[in-house]
Amino acid sequence: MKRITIKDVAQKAQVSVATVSRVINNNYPVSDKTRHNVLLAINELNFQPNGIARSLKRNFTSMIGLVIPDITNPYFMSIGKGIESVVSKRGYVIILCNTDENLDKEINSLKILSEKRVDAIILTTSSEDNDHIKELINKGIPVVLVDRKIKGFNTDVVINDNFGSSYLLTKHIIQKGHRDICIVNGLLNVSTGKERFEGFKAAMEEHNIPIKSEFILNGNFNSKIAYNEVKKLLKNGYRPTAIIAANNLMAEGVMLAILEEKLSIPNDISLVAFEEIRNQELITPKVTYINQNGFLMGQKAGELVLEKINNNLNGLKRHGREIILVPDLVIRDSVKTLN
Amino acid sequence: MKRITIKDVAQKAQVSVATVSRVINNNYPVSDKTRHNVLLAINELNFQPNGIARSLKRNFTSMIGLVIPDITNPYFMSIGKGIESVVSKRGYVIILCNTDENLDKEINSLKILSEKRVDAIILTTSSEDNDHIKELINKGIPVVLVDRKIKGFNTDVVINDNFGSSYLLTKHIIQKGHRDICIVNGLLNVSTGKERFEGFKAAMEEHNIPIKSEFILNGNFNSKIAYNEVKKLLKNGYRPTAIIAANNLMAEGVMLAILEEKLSIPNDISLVAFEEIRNQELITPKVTYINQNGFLMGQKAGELVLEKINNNLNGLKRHGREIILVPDLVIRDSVKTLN
DNA sequence: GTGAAAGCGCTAACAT
DNA sequence: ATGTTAGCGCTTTCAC
Repeated sequence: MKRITIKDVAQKAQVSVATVSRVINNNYPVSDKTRHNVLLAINELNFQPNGIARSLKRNFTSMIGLVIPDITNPYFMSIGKGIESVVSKRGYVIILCNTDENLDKEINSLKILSEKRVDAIILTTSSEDNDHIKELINKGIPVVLVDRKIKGFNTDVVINDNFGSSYLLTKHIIQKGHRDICIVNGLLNVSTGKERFEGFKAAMEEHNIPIKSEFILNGNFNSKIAYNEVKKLLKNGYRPTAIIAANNLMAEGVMLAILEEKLSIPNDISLVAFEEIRNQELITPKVTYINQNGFLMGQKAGELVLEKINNNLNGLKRHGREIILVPDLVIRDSVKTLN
Repeated sequence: MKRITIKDVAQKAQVSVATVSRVINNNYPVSDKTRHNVLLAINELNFQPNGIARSLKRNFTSMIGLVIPDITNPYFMSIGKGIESVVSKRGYVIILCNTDENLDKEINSLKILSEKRVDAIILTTSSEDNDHIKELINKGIPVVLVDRKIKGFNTDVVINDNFGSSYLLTKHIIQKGHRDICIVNGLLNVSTGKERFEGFKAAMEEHNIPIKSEFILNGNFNSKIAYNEVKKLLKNGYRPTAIIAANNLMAEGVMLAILEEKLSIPNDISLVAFEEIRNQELITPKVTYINQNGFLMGQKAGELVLEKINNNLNGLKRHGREIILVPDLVIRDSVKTLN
């Protein structure tokens, strides 16, 4: 089952391998006649150039590594789709790695991608640690962070304005008259989780509303955990007038907990969230949320990474760029106006 | 930004490149002393073997191509996760390609993967056509079809028993007294869509229930299309007592259409589906469905593909294997008992 | 136990 | 316009 090589084609077409290479790549003059013959041979033999050999010689692979916490999460995969939509047009292909929010897996994936000599890596990191990322950059691999950034660290990054939108979201419910507001936080060691919490605190502070410590819950971006936390809160008799969930999965868990306690949204408790909950259309009430456009974020990351690869080839070094997308607030039916 | 090579290591450790290779691969005797020196040099230089060069020499890449219709669909990505969970343990990495149910994109992806010399390809095809797949196999690339198979064509395949579970599902509602049953089909040119329709017809026939042509709808596995079709049906005054949706996305569309018409599920119309609708827990009523285990399917496909790669390396040719998973019927609250 | 060298399939500089 | 050849970074056979 030996695969056809450029040599076989050369032989069949009675030319040198160099000539075959020239017609494949169409980058040097070849007479029409020989070109024709070579093309004929290629077709007859059903020859396909060996990408591996090409990569070795050319020193690039046309592969981009994508490392994300959960390939089963539609939000992350919409980012992936956005990336693919732009890079595939330039012939790039994506190697996908799943980390399950696990730093060790992340480090391992990065190592493998580096060995595979991908031309660049797009990463949604699960840690605030940056040593493993610095190492990549030292090796000369372009890295773009997406969705989550790392503090005090200069790489290209595409993120949402998490602080701002959290501030906006919190302010929205404050203006509706809420003061007893509970927040279900995500992972506080990743930027999205942290900044959403910060935005919340800023808005509360601005309105001089004290934050009750029992109203600060930790949901780890996980539906089940959020469910349990809120369930416990309600069982203990606490009654916030509103709950903020720092992502869609947790919002789903929170919603379930509230409904199971026979409380009504928004009559008893209002609910707002980051990202749209799944199947929103079929769920009552529709939840007010911060609308994040994963596909767009992916596209931006794709463009950025292509640019970086290009700079890299030309030996250019650009300062890390930060693209901040501003998601909008979608007001639906899950917030009650108090007073 | 030149990367460290085996040569640099050899120089630093004062040995030949062959020796360095030997300690990297740990496959030939090396004295402890030299091994130590080499390891030291590797560490100091932060050397990472060039996977591309390795692949060229060894004639395998440790890459597996995965081609699916929609990387944003959690069902497909749970298959992907299942695959990853088994192949990553053996050092394989996945190149992911999205086809949008488009044959041209599928063909193009396959071509690129073949050029990249992936060790195998796992494919959920969007067509009944098989020429492009045969070509791959002729090139000697192991191919495993997943979720969807192709008729009259002998490759390894991992699928659900779509006919059987559709038959089961249909029978279930027939036994509940339904006779005016409407089916919203998926793509009829892919096996899942076709076989689900066949299973439906078989059950109906067995019970001597005539199928009304106006109750055969085409939803193309697409939520929006299913919504429109059912909406039209209801607007025209038709009233099936039950609707079968051939996948979860279409079930969601159907549900929305029914509810918008101010009809009740299951009081006015019963609804059953393939695959669980998203966020089932928060939706009333909970829909009776056929439970497909994507992760398991992925694992099976992963095991199969590893086996095939192995056979391929050893020049073995095995007959195509067909692994059929039997999904179960999950009974919830969306079917009314008639009479 | 170790080194020299051929060669994987291709590209590109150099020669003609 | 075309051919010859070195070499990308590695593995592995052969020799010592």
